[in-house]
Amino acid sequence: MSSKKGLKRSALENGILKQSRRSDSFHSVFVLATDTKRRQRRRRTAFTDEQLDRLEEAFENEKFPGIQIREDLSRELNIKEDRIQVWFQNRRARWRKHELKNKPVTGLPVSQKSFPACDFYSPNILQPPPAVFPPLPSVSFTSWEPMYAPFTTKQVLSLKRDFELPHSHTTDSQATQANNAVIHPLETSSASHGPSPTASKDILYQASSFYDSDSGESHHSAEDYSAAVTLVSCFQRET
Amino acid sequence: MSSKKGLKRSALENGILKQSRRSDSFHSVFVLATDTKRRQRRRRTAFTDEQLDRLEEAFENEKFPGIQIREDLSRELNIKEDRIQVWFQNRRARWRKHELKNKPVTGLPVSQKSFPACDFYSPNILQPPPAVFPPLPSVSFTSWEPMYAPFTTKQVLSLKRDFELPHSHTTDSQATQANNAVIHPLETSSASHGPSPTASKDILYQASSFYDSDSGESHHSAEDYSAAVTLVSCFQRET
DNA sequence: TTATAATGTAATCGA
DNA sequence: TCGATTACATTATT
Repeated sequence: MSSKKGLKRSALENGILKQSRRSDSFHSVFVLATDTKRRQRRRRTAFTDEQLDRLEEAFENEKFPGIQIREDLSRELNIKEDRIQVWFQNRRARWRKHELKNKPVTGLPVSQKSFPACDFYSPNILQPPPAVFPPLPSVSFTSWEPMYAPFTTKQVLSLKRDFELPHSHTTDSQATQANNAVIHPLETSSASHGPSPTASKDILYQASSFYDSDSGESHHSAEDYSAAVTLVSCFQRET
Repeated sequence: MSSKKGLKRSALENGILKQSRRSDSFHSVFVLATDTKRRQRRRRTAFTDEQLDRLEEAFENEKFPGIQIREDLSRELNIKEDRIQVWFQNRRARWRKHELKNKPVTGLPVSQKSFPACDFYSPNILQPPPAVFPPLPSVSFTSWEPMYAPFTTKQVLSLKRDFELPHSHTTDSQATQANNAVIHPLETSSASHGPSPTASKDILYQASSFYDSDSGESHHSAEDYSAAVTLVSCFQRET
């Protein structure tokens, strides 16, 4: 049983800040840019049980909440919106680092999977790579950017190059199959509030780091493949 | 009974915690490879005397070693790099907690102290503020950035403004004296590997929060002063 | 008990 | 936004 002092204090101060309008003695502690007080690093926020529960719940529903959701949470939990945003950033980092890589879906080869129209968030989209990689569908890269540009052209071209050069040993039928299976137009579901641009970057990260968790082996082509497939499957084809 | 969960989460093993929410999705996340067994804490590393000596030596030279230095140490001492990093984190914590607090030289006004050329790390550089604050030397801010920019121009200007506005009651002689005493050009010692940008940030943080530790009193101007002096003393003057 | 290695996570910066 | 890194609070080991 070691010291709870620090915790208690944080919790207390935090509670004061959030529930009552903060008392004078702690006022400047939490407000970064008051007139005279300059604190280079903000005091660590201690979320309450209830707040964390609610945040986790929100995180399950939406990994990348837009400003609307964040504002709602902010009001509901009486936490400043920027803290909400930071919380989600860190929560996603944790998600990527731990939880994602431990939820592998051993399943069908990519060519036989049906992809959701644009499931940015489901880990299920990550596939173990097939033995032979279907080539990437021929999507015009320039057509991606106008929608939203989660990657620079350079990044995308690099990805495409990495994929195309080493493993160009696929058959035409495979290619066709993959084309049909992988590519879906963006569906209407994302009409209301489509995933934010960076969401798909996150997916790429998922894909590319997915097979790193256990061994130091070289799955580079598998990585690239998964990344590319995932990426491509989330973008609308040029029409 | 407000914020126990944060503690509880830390206290309990990670594997158990997340089950409560959306079990089917997160369950496998933490159970992972060690199915029936909780994830254990890493075995406490016991550094040898030689290793500690070397680490301490490195710590004196560089409180915030970059990846390069850490890798070198890792090879040299045959310790994994992440352990090196953790060691430095804990070492810095100890440094802040103990050594920093006990060393400050209660004494001479800043204007009479001799500052090391660019001693980012010595706690001695932190001074109890004099009753009257010498003004900051007039350093051209633009000249700082090309060297390395631990702060944005905006930040620096903000700092300067914060300092200058409230306490502008110093004499010219003091100013001159302070100028001479505080400002030193960067010495050659940092030619090979200057402190990382974040290092100086940390110093500013130290300076600005140094007097917070014990009381909630308002040392705001002292903070700003120390921060400013420390900051300025670490940058080369425009020539 | 103390010192300190290890852990979790909010905060911060650069890109 | 991410990724890396930090400070900080805490836990747990020796």
